[in-house]
Amino acid sequence: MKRKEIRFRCWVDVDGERFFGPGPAQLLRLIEETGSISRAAQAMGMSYRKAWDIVDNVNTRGSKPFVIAQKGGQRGGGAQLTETGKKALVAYEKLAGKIEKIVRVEKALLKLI
Amino acid sequence: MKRKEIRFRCWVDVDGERFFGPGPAQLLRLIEETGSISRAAQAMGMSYRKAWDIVDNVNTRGSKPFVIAQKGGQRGGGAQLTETGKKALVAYEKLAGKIEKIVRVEKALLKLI
DNA sequence: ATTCGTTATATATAATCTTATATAACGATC
DNA sequence: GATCGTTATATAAGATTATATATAACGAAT
Repeated sequence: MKRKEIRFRCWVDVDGERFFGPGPAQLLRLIEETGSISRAAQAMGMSYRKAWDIVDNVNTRGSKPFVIAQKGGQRGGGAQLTETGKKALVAYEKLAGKIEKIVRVEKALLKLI
Repeated sequence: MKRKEIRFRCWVDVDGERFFGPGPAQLLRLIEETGSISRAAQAMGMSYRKAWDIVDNVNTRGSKPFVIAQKGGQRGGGAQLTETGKKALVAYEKLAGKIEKIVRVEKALLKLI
């Protein structure tokens, strides 16, 4: 028997270009947990370069930054979420949860496959 | 003022790999309208190769084919949807419509961006 | 048998995205 | 001022995905 599964993804476009989605959400969650962009990137198997790009994106293309990063200091620096970043993360996860509920109960489509 | 928009995508995985999503759905819709894979591909600016791959996928990896294609004949051949294909297309569009409703009323996330 | 437009298939090229690698800047602590 | 680990940035390499191109097979109609 084949394993059939409905999946979804939701994200926010700003001026027609990707701004925030599942990748950035997971990254932000890990930044909150680890206190650093590089550790967050490592934790999700993502290159630091890409992680930094994501952070730069959410910091510069929205109305308020989502992450504040410090460089230097004994421990090299670190990063944490702003209040806006925390709220956006929660709002995103809430929306994804709502869609998840819809998808879970869908049976008609899977029956045909 | 920046244009902010929530977007989404839903699809079906079979054995962990993409089986049916928005691309195949649009292609099937156009095959139904045009009666041909190549015309459908052209109509959505997709290469015939990719379109054929999609058709081959939904025909071989599900339990029943979605498209029947004929080659040869005076008009070269053509393609049309099977009953299963038609039903799957409708079911997919219905699901997408439900998610669309959820996304439309979401305001909390956009306010933060 | 010739013509026709499509399906079916293989190969090569182009474009895009991701990681890999390297290096400079930073600033608190010692 | 030397050390430390991180941020910040540029460039190269690799992987992935798409299109482009070409060609054979097909079968009804003439």
